[in-house]
Amino acid sequence: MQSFGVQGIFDNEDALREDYTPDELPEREEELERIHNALAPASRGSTAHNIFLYGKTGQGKTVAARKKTRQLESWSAEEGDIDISVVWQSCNNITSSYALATTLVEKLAGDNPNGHSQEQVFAQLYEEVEEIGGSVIFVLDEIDNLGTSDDVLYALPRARSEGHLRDARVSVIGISNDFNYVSNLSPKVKGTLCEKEVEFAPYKADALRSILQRRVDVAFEDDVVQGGVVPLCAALAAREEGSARQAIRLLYEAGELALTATDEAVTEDHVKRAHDVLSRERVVEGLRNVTLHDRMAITAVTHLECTEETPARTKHIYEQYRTICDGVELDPLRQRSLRDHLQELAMQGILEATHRTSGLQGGDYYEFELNTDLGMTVDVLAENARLSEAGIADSLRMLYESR
DNA sequence: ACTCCACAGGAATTGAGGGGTG
DNA sequence: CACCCCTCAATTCCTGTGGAGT
Repeated sequence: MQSFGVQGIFDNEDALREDYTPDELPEREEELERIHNALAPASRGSTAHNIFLYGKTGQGKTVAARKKTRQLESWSAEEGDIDISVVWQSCNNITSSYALATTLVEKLAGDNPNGHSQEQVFAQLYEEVEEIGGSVIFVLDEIDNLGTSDDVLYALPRARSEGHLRDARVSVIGISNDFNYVSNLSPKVKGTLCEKEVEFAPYKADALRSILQRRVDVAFEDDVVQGGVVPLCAALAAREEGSARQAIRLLYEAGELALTATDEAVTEDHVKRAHDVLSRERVVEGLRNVTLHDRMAITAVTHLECTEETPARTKHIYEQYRTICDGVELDPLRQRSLRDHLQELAMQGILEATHRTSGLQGGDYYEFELNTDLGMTVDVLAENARLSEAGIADSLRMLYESR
């Protein structure tokens, strides 16, 4: 019988959770200072510079921005003379300027003006900003979700100079995971938003080690984490994305494995197993969060993979996709659309696309193959009711086993 | 040298679906 | 109710590419 409340590994595991904000960020001193300097004008009663923060996930961008804006806000609250407010908005699930504007209005005013023209929504946004007064700093996290719809990024920083605001001063901190995001912006937006840019380069293994070590000190009981664990977590994470988030998740998972096994220490072996668990989870998540047609496309590629016909050209995959759609009585998409889906899946890392030129027919073309573990993929696809009812899941498994 | 193939990917259009107004 | 604003996926149509076959 398992019981709750067993201890022995963790002291304070909150320090390993996603929402934990560390007090110190010594690996990002330089970046923090640049953010500090860019925000400084606000503390002198002027307008803070717009800042653009970019770098891959888990590089401390959000933490750095949060730390600096909080510091500024509390300074302003103590000082009393200078009025500074920070509006924090994650752009997760917000894919257009219009949607961002309505969300911001909803946040500030309480009701969502969706359905009104963009002009009216912007006007209402200006009103709300004027209402707050002083320096208003918008922090837009995951700003790359907006794509090329960047009207609001143009309008917001200019609101004052265009005469929409009298007293309030607006600045924008944009945070992006995507290096290429800026290059797709219109030049006028680029100029304003990227007044100051701060790049967060991927952490190196030694930086990850010291980050992890600090978490270990807080999160785990003394001496339960064996010597090789932190370096291994750091090395594994550095080899992939250099993401601190990933490294910490790895450490956490290793700790939980040790705990459930009622082992007394966290070992390198736990880390290796944690790594397997997490990469499996990534596949499962990746496959779950796709549309029906995406799943059929993946099924088609998986089928070809089982019969060792990959990497396969678009046409080949399309034929397979159509027979699968027939099997589950689903109207297949046109080839043009499926192509976009395949590209999208490759972007997500589920498929691997290879661009080639000069094939049998000349011109350029892509070849696709599965980028995930085949057996794992067959398993996850089999969970799909539609595919298993049509018997496709079974035949896939048979193909896989008889390779 | 020229056309052709089979693909990539851009542009415009459509239609469904989210919401609104007077 | 008719009509408007905005978004998104899918489709249709189109142009570009570059070796193979003639």
